[in-house]
Order: sequence, then C-alpha cells, then structure tokens
Amino acid sequence: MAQTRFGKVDAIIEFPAREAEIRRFWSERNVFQRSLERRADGPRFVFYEGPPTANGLPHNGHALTRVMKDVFPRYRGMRGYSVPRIAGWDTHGLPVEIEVEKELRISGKDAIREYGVEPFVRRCLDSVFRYTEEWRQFTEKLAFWVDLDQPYVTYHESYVESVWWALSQLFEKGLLYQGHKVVWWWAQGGTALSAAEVGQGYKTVDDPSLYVRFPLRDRPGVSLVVWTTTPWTLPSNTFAAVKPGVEYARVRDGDDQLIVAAQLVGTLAEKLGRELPVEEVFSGETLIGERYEPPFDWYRDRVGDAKLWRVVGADFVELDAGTGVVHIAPAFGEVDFDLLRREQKSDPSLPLLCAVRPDGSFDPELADARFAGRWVKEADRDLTRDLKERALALHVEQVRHEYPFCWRADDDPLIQYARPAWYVRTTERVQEALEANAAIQWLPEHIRDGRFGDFLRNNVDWALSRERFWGTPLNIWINDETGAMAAPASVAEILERNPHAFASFDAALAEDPTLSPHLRVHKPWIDDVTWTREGEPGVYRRVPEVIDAWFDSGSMPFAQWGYPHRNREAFEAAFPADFISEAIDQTRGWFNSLLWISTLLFPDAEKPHPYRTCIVLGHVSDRAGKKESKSKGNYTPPEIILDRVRLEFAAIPSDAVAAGEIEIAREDYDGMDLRGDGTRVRVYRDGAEGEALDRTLRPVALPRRVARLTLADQRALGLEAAPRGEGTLPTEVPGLPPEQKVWIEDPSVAAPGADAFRWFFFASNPPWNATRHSLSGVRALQRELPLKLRNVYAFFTIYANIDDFDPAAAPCVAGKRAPAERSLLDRWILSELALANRRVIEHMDAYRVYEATGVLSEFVDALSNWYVRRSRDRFWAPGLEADKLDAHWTLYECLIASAKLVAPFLPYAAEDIWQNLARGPFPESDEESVHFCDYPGPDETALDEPLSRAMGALRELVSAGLQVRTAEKLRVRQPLEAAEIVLGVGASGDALAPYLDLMREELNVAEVHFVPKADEYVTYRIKPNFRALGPKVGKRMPALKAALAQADGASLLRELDAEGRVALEIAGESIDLTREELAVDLEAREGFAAASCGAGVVILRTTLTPELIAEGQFREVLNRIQTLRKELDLEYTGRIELTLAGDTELLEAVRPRAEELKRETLALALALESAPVDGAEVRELAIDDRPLTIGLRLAGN
RNA sequence: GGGCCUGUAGCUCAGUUGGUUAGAGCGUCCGCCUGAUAAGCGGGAGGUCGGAGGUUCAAAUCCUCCCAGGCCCA
Repeated sequence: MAQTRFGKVDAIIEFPAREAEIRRFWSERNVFQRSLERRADGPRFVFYEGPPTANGLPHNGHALTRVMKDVFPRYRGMRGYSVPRIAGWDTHGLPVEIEVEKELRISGKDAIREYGVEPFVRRCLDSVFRYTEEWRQFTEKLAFWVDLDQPYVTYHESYVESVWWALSQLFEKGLLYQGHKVVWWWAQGGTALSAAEVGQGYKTVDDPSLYVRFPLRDRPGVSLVVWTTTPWTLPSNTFAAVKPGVEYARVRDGDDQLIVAAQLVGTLAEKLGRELPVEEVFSGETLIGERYEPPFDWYRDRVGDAKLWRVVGADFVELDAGTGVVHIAPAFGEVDFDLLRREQKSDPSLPLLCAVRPDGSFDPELADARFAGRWVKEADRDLTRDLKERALALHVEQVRHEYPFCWRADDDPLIQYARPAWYVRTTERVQEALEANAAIQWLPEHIRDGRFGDFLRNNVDWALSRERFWGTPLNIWINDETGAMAAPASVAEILERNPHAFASFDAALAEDPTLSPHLRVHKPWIDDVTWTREGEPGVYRRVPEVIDAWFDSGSMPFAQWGYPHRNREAFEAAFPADFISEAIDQTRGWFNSLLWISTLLFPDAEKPHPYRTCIVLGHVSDRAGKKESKSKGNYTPPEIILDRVRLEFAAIPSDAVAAGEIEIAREDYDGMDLRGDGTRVRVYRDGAEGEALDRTLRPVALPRRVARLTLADQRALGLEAAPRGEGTLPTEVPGLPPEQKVWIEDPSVAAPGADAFRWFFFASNPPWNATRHSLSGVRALQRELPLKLRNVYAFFTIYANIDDFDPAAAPCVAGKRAPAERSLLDRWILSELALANRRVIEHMDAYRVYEATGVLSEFVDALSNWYVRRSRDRFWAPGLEADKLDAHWTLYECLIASAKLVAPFLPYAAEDIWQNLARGPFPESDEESVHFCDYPGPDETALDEPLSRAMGALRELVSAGLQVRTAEKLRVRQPLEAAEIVLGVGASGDALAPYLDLMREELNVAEVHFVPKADEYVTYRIKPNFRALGPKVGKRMPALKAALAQADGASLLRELDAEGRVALEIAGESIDLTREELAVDLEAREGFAAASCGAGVVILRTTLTPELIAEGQFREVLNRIQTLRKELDLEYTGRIELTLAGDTELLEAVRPRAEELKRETLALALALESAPVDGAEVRELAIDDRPLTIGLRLAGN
C-alpha cells in the first residue's frame, strides 16, 4: 500500500486565494446541496432568512448577519437536523423608488406620473437586482450557505398572491379598515417621507410663535390661551387640550380673564409685559367639556352639531413651555390625530377638519377669499394679522427652532398632514401578540420586556397602505356605486369574477415579450383590473394604494412557499421557525411584522410563532465606536478583509508632496492597519495594476479618502485631479471616473479572508453587543484561533510525512493503542478535547456562540502551547516506536476532531484540514466534505477531570518556576540542580508525581522534589473564607480578618491539623473555625529563589556546579547550530557535517556530549578543534565572550 | 423629550447567586525560548470598575440620582 504524503501546509498563506479554491471545490462537488440531502430525513430545524434589499451594496453589518445566520444552521445540520435554507429578496418599497427617481433625475409623484408609471415600475424592477451579483459573491465568500438559486422574491406573483391571501383574511375578519394617517408630507412633491428621510432634513429656521385667545362660549369675557408655531393649522382647530390633574389659573388681564396652567402664568405675564393677577386656581379636569369659539369660522356652518371646539383632557400636554392649553388640529399632528380617534370612539360623527389640500394650499371651498389657494406657510403672516385685528392674538413673536425640510428640495418645509390610509386593527389583538412575545426566546433576553415588549404594549394600529407605485398592490376593490368591497385572495379569484381582468397586461405583454410576467400583479396594470356583478350596479375598482413593504417581508413564513395556494405541506413543515436573527433595528421592522402577521392569521397555532428563538444583533461600528457611514468615510469596506488590503482615493496632485511619496489621512492609514509613519505601498489606477508605482505612504492631516501625490506621479499614472479636490466626500470617491482616483494597496500581506472575518464576529463579543470593526481587530482575533490551529496542522504534516505516519496504513493502524494505554500527555489532551467538545455543544445548543469560541480557543491553545510543545521531543525521536506512534495518533485525532468542531465557524479552514488529513488517507470515505460529518460528541471515556486539574496545577507551577528563572536571570538553557515544590495546604504530591518529568524538562532542572516540611521556605497567610463565614460571623468579620492576619500561620495550621478546628477570640467572644472556613495562601520566605502561585510555591536551587555550567555551555552550542540550520533553511531531515573550533572550555563542554550533539543536529560527522572544511557555511560567534567557529555543510557534498 | 442598551487597563472584551489582591488577549517595555508557528513563554508598567450617594460584615455586581456614547421612537 502506497504511503500517504500529506499535502505540505504553508504557514504563510494567502487566505483569500486558498478560500477561493475551497469554494470552487464546494461548488464543483455540489457540497451544500448534498449536505442538505444527506440530512433530509433528520428532524427539522427551521431557519427563516430575512430578505435583504439588493439595491445597495452589502456592508459590514450584512457580513455580521450573514455569518450569524450561517453558523447555527451549519451546527444544527452537523448535529443531524435537516436545515433547508432559502434565500429571499425584499424588492418593494420607497427606497427602491427613490433610487430610480435619482437615476432618472426626477422627483415626486407628479414627475413619476409624467414619466409614466409603467416604465417607472419596470425600472424599479431592474434596479432591485442591480447588485445581485455583488450580493451573491459576498454571500458565497462569507460561506453563508443558503439556496440562492431558488430564492423567494417579494414581487413574484406567487408571493404577492400569498400576501393577498393574508390581507383578504384580515379583511374578512374585519381587521382591515380605512382611516387617516398623519405623515410628514412634502406638499410640493405630493409624497410622504419616511422617518429616516425626515431626520436628514432638519434646518434651523424662524417661525412665528403666537399666543392666541380662545374665548369660552359660556363664560363671557373668559378665554383659554393657546400657543402655536403653526398659525396655518388654526383654521382646522378641533379641540383645546388640557392636562388633567394639573392646576390651571384664571387670571385678570385688563377687562379680560385668561386661563392658563398655573405654573406658566409667570412666563406668560413676562411675554405680555404686564401683571396677570391670579383670580382663581382649579384643576384641569374642571375645564373639560367647556365650549369655545374657534379662531376661524371656516367650518362654522359646515359641520352641524358635531361636538367640536371644546376642551378635552390629554396626558401629553406639556407644562415646560407654552400655556398648558394645546391647540389640537388632528389633520396636522400625530398626537392630535390620536386624540380625535379617541374622541371618535364615543362620538363617531366627529369629522376630521382639514382646510388644506394635499398640495399644501388652503382649500378654496373653505377658506375665505384672502387665503384660498395660498401655500399655508406663506399665509402664516396674514393669518396672524387677521387674528391681531380681531384681538385674538395676545402676543406674537418669532421662535428659532429645528424644523424638517425635504431632503430633496431643501427649500420646501414639510408639514404634518393626515392622509387617507388603510389600517390593520392590531390593537384588537395586542394580548395575543404579547403572549407570543412572552414565549419567544429573545437573545439578549431584555428585548422581550424592554424594547420589543414596550413597543407592543404601546401598539397602535398598523398603517398599512402607501400612496406609491412599486409595492404589493392592496387587494381591495370597491364598487364605485354601492361602495361594496371585495378582497380577492389570488389571480384565480379575480379571473373568476372577470376572465378578461388582465386584458391590459396581456396586451402590454404581447407588445413587449420581455415584460416580466410578475408585473401582472403590479401597478399600473393591476389598476385596470375591474369587474361587475350580476344584478349589482357599478364597477368594482381597486383602491389606488400599495402596501407597506414590511407586510411583504413579514409574510415570508408562508409567502415563500406561495401558501395557501401552493405547497401547503412545505409551509406546515416549516412553521414556526426555530431560529431567526437580524440586527436590532429590525425590532420594529421584520421581527415585528412577522409576529403580527402570524398572530393575526394563525390565532390557533401554538405559541410562540412564527419564530422560537431570535438573536438580536448589535450594530457594526467603526474602530472608535461610531456608526460606520459612507459619507464620513469611517467605513472599512468588507473587501479589505475578504479580498485585498487596499482602499480607493480621490487623486489630488500637489507640488508639496515629496518625491516618491503619497499622503493620505492618518485615519485611512490606520484603517489599512499600517504602522509607523511611512510604509511602502503600491499605487495604481483601477484596472491598471500592471503600471503600479511603489511609493512611500505618509499619514498626514487630510480629509478621508483623498490622496495627495506628486505631479510626476500624476503624469505617470495618467491621472487628472479630482475636481472637488480635498473637498471630495468619501461617498463620492467610488463614483469618480477612473482617471481621478487611485488604489493604494499594502502588498506586504494578504487580506485575512472570510474565515477570519467570521471568527471576528463570533469571537469578539456576544452577538448583541455593538462590534467595533477594523482590519487590525480582525487580524488580532485571527491569531487567536485560526492561525494557531493552522500552525498545529502544519506541524503535524511535517512530522507525519517525515515518519510516514499514515492513518490508513496497516502498520500504523496495528500500532494504534487505546487512549488509556498512551502517555499522560496524550491522555490529558484527549481529555481536554472531550471537555471542550462537551462545552461547545452545551453553548451552541443554547445559541451562545461567543462562549463557544472561547472554549475552542482555549482548547487550541492547550493543543498548541502545551501538548505540541511538550511533545516535540517525542516527534524528534528516531524511528516510529510505540510512544511516537501514540503522539502521531493523538495529534491526528485532535486535528480531525478540531476540524469538525470548528466547521460551523470556520468552514474553509475545517475543509482544508479535512481534505488533507481525512480525505487524503481515505479517499473513498463517505464524508467527501467535512460538512457532511456529524458534529462530534465528547468521548466520555477520554474525560478525566482529575487529570485536567492536575495538569492545570502543573502548568501553574511551571509558570512560577519560569518566573523564578526570569527574576534570577537564569536562562532556561542553563540546567539547574533541582526545583523544590511546596504544594498548597492539603494538596498531595501524589497526584502530580507522574508529571514531574514534564516539569523537569520544561524548567530544565535535574530533579524536582516535593518538600514535606515547608516551614523553612514559606510562610502561611490565613484569611477567612468569606463566603462560608459571612452568615456565621457577620459584623465581626473585619475583626476576624485582622486577627487571622496577625496570628502565626504555621502554628494555626498545626492546631487545625491536630484538632480539626481552632478557636479565636474576637471582641470578647470565642469563634470556632474549621478548615473549610479558612483560606490559606503560601508565600515564599525572603532569601529564596522562589515564586508562588495558586497551586503552591516553587523554589529553584540556583547553585551552579562546574558540571552544570558545562551542560549549559553545551546547550548554547547546540542552540547556535540549530539556529544556523534554520538560517540555512535546511530540510528537517537534512544530514550535515560539523566542525567546531575556538574556546577550549566550550569545546571541552561539548566533547563528552558529542554523540548527543550529533543526534540532535543530525550531524554525521563532528570534528572538534578543526578548521571548517571546504564548502562549509562558517559562523564565527561568541558564547558568553568565548569565541566559537562553526563550520557546517550538508553531508555528502 | 421618552424607551432600551452600553460604560471595567492605551485598545478589544470577560467578570457566576454580592465574598475582600478585578482577569484575558492585543499593544508597549524588559528578558527568554524556538528544528511547527505571521509564533510561543516569563515578567514589568498600565485600573478611584463613567460619577455621586445609599443598602451590606462585604459592592464592578443590588438600589437611587447624575454624566457620556449607541440604537429605536418622538
């Protein structure tokens, strides 16, 4: 049988390139698909992918969500579950429309209508998948295994039909109704703006600030005083609100009486510049129900007996400004509107007064001639004048405040404005939603009662409709004569009503066969769908709105299957989800819409649904904890981790730059993880790497993402200056033409790669914490496990190949011994492995990925820094004796297990190891990929906790011993006579006796003893065991502590040992103390070369005999020769011939140990006191000032 | 303005039901080791645990208030 040669493992590796090879293997061998098939019969673990929008490029936050959504399904898959993973795309909504508007350089709904709804919608569709390819690559690079070939897509007809079904269910249950919603309205553009957009457009402006009298009808001469900064809303005034439970005052103002909140009388008096003596104080409630004269009479004769213009109570009334009486215009304020809705519960006839048309002008039907048709903001001044003339304005001034403007047209102020809207009556089912929420496992837990619970408890009805174009059309048709409504749940149901319903779309399709068939269920074509009914007058026409895109994504549990029109069983088998995860901003987004839709549609399903466990991810911030933002440029693009260490800069030629140099911002320099003040970099134009220049990069004070270069370099690279120079915003750089920007790349190191990125997100902190992201951070964590594991793996292949160790070969298999027969060290690391394995499973089952990475790191550290380190001489031993074979097997088993253990976290590294170490020897094995393997279960027989504890103590003692050497300036190469160990009180040397060889080697001492009578070396410090004594001793604790500190430790201990207890006199009382109630610390006495640790005290005998000195000198010589071997890059097995000459004492130290020297250095010949032979590599050096000449040449030359 | 979260070493983070010398990694300095290692080991410096009160024999941990940052809403 041919010997396996394991592939050579380079310690230095370009991870992105290696990962690409592995990715190719996965795709060629269809590994993901097959991993699913192999588990198809397993119990189901249901994962829902929250659909991203692909009309922007993926960023670091997406990387976090991708890897978190990957690690748990991978883990569960390896644990035997069937875990199908379907990708999804969120395709509808305002952001898409806005992108297209930008592209078309148009703005507003009228502009869209002018452009044409049909071509507009088609452009939306195109734009949705603009970055699909980037998303696919991003997803694949991060090894997020999800089925990208058969994704669910929210604009697809089958998806829309499912959403329609959901809406028709709500409609039939009476949970859909029409009302109004107050939105931030851009009147000139005829559109509502989202909160995020509004947030972008605040400006500081001066607005009028009015104090207005509302005369009470039934109390002549008495007026309420209200304060407003929007006079234009006064004609639509409906109520005046006061705060119940707060004191109000009636004050005298000349012949008038005014009513304001008692605590604001002074403020108002100051404004008016006159005394306002208080006549009466009363509680706010007593005002409720009072009628008043509205400030304008535009509605007076129009609204019949409706109980308008009266005082109502409201808790939101604030008393730190204004008058404590609030003007309520429900059409122009959200809280105002909610108040109207509240009042409508007892009096449904209350109208919504709105004297303003959607274009922001006063309605000529209502307004008097002076104001009809005028833009409301412009009318403020005349309205104010009118109020003054009628003596209703008590006081007028200007106020400077922040007010939102349209971010696209920044001269246009926004107004709050009530628009007709469709609502989902969620308030009726809050209790059920809360029950579902209570049953969900939220990670972190506080989301349940905190952020999300609060949100649910404060639920208001879901405003579902959007007056836009690109979205799922609201499937409600209204008879234009009778007002009857219908909500068909599918295309088929529409066709039943009118077989030619889609004639207009069919015609469009006939004209243009490239038209996506899915657009049949979209605007504008869906608006042409109508029908009539036998015996009923009128035509059913669809309402014009589309719906909130959150309803789309929240429907994915069933809509991804097209349920209930299709795939009923598939849906039922995959409901609810066991696990979902998104970032915290989805609390009110996807997490919310999923929960509500499920709660409303499936009231009988067992809770929680539609998800059982939800990990709420923190945001990814920059290295300073600031939100990453493309416009600030504090953004490390994911490519710098995944592909290459480079950034793109706007080119700024400057004659101030030194020849051969380039200057960028210090922040960008740090962002590329460059050190010092100058680094060699490559500079090139995009796509012209062949003509790259090598330059020295200098960090200076500059704005981000601009690079200053010399005029000569500018010419050499064929660049133009970026037109906006240093004022170029980071966000503009990608859009510059290629001749105005440069790439700057650090060619000295490869990017860390996808596994490193994944590990960073898992291992840096718990997933719900905000993560500070940087290249240096990723690299730091990469060293912690991925690189360490790779080093061990490389070590193994070196010696396995040297020894022809082959796990498939008969001699190796025959020589494989059970772990119990192997050496202590082997048994120890196998025990650690089993322990780590058990703990990783516990953590991962509980979704504690961060803790799981900690366990893995500790294990790999133990493997690398103790097992391999202590086993090195076993691997160097000649031949392949039993002990060496044990070492190979043990390390092999650890690596194979590690590959499986890390597979969900580091799918590439795991595959790399697996292919080389498992598939290499066993090419016919069933597990072609590590991702086909079962996750290992701990080998319970290998678990040996006493062994783990003992080795832990040993490692501590060794550390202490090394600490002594450091303190005494005794290098480890210098052998010492002995180490004495004083163990902690009560510990026995027996448990550690088997490890003393390890300790002798590690400390380089001839002997290790336990010292039975330790008083000579150490003192004992005795402290109370606070935890045990706390309840018993209570307030006397400080006194006890002091007494123990002063007592003689050794004699106390002797008494304890003899009597089993000691008695101490504290504050006149005697306290009996047992051994368990005391803690004893050892401390080395002065004058010894000693150090203490938790396990005990280590004392080194530091006297050097001539023999020890000679031994030390020999070690030095050996070290120099080995170093030379390494310098010369010799093969590990390469034989050499040696000559040594120089200091006599050195040579005499070597002479008796010549055989050992030859063995260790693989020297066939050793000549002392002889000159180097021809062709030898010669080194002249000194060891402690003693000259030595080494001549080394390869044997056989 | 409200809600939630976070604040521990220069940086990134741990820190069990409160238990008395607050830990790790990185960085830095000194030293060591190296025939796997972009490594590793030992040590030093570095902390009023955001601040102020309180509860307790005992507080990073529990309570109250305040400050700063983040997120979500207004």
